[in-house]
Amino acid sequence: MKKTESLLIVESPTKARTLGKFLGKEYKVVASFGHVRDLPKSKLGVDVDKNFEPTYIIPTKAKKVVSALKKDAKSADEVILATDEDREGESISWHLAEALGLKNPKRIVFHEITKTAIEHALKNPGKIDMNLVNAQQARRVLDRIVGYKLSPFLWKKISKGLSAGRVQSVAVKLVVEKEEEIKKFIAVEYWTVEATLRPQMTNNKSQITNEFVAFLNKKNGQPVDKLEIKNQQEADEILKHLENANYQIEKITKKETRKNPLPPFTTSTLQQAGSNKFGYSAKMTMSLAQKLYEEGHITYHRTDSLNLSEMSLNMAQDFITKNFGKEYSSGFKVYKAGKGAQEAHEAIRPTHADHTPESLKGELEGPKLKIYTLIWQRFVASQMVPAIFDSTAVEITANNYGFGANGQILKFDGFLKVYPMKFSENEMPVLAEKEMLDLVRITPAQHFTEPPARYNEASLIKALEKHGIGRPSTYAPTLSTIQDRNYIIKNEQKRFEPTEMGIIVTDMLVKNFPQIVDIEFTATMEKELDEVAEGKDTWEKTIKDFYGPFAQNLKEKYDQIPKEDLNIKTDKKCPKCGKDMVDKMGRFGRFYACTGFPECKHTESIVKTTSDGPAITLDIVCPKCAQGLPAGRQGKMAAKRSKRGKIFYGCDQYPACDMATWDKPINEFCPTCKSILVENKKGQIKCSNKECEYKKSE
DNA sequence: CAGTGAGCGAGCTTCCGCTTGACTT
Repeated sequence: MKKTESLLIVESPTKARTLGKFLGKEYKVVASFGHVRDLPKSKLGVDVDKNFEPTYIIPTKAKKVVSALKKDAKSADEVILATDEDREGESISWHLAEALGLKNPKRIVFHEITKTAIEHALKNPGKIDMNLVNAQQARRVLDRIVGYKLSPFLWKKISKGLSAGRVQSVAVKLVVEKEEEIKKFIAVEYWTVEATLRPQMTNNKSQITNEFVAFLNKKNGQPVDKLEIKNQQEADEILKHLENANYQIEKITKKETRKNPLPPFTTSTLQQAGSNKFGYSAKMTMSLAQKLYEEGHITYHRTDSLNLSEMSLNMAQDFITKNFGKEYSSGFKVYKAGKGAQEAHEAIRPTHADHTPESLKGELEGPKLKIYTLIWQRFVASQMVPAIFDSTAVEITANNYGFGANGQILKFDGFLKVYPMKFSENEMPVLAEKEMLDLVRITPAQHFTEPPARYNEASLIKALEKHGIGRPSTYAPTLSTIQDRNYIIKNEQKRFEPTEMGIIVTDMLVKNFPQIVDIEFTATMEKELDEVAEGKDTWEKTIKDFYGPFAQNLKEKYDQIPKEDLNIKTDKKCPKCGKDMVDKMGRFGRFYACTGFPECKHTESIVKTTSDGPAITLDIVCPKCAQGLPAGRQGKMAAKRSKRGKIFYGCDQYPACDMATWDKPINEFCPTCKSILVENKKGQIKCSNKECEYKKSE
């Protein structure tokens, strides 16, 4: 038999290395490093008058890869394209075929990297599916048109350098809308009544441990609404009827309740867990996962799939049975991703179940081990049985009122053995129906309804994914983009607030291009792309149907909408030349500028005392000013944001005074060197003077 | 650690999704 060499191309170099190990010498496996061709960056690259014909170029970054691939292809007898089995993967194969001038490339797909899966795929090669490629072209062209037509509109009508797009504009809109909800929110007062009870006639000394708490939940046989008791008077009125009432157990319901483990991670849920558990940004979590992937500890980390290979299911079952016992294994538990998932990969899981986090302690350091632990625990737990609780619900009557008490005891830990999860255990005393109870005390409690919480990285990604907006590879970059554009900022609690610019741009888009920023726009687009992928519609027609009305509307808005005036008049006078000062919008927020510009370049920073301003003044006199200036001219310390968005503390008289520190100053001074004390991120209070070692013990 | 803006009217800004290093902060 003739010895032939085949060139197999995949996207990721790590995957190429792994595959290389499975395949014989007659195969050379290489990576394309993602897409090798794209629309040009500097212009639209879509001829709207010529049936939306796209112009594809090889970006400078991809030139080296492409020429290397060309060389490899030339010396191989056949080229096999083995990119991911989804829209983008198919498109990458097509672009490879075009860029490398491949006449008759083989196209194969496989879902798991095992010898049998690969061998099976190699025996059953297919062709590039042009319907799928066309669906990708439609997606690409639509995104390009939206982004490259709307962004210039914003430059003209608001300010240069702005951007808009199908994904980022909706992400910003979510943050803006949340802020509106919070602004509109009015807290409502309500009260609850809780009774501490215990069984009568218990003579043993541990009577106190028989106490339990029940909450008022019924009145005249009707359930009590959460907001029904509006104030203290109403609560007191109820209390009057209850202080001397007879408390009797009406009903006891005992049952087993189960808590199921969560499915293994996808990109989105891993990013959410990284953010919620460790406060890592999506970017940080992804770079740690990238390293874990490259080092062979985990499967591919950009995925929307919950699939688990048979090999991994066996591996999990073996591990669980061996380490915890057969009763902990759930057998092969399969999870299904929500609709819209493209499922070209497996879920994110450890490559070896028996590589426990404990066993990798020497190899993986801090943050990487933390992320690995999350992935390992979640995967192993997903193949374990539910935790079982014995729960007891007790209904109590007292005059016309009803109370409820619940107890739950862990009966079998199940998956909780590896997956730490908060749950409360609350033991109820031994009780019987119709039993009379003693009232130990009855207390009313005041509450207020809470405003909706601002998004953090986790909840924003969750919201985007829920609506199918964005992909595993773009969640983290999208969050970076909309912060870089200064549309939203992270506050000190790491939650997103819209900036003035974010609000202005969102307003402009919502009023004039509602379709584009509609939360359902992507879902509608996906449906149409599916039609293209199934060959029921052409990609050109799909784009045309969108483009016609869009272009018409855009043209009208260019004429109708005036340029936004971002300047605000003030009655301040320039201290240098006496001319009027104006409040302007700059790249980093608002500032005061002299109208005499460019002759007079005087500016002043705007110091606001609320959190929505660029700076928050603390009631602390600047220690540097205090040393050299008379009391009237001393600045105060203010919280500010650096160019990179990090919060620091500086004198509000900057640039006249350049006092600045990363740690938050407090109004106390060092007993040894008299410098101001600061509180660092860990909550420790220490001296701001680097040469001074003073630390306040806490 | 801390800056921004105007207009000569040049040349540029901008999208989403697939992949990693090679750059400098």
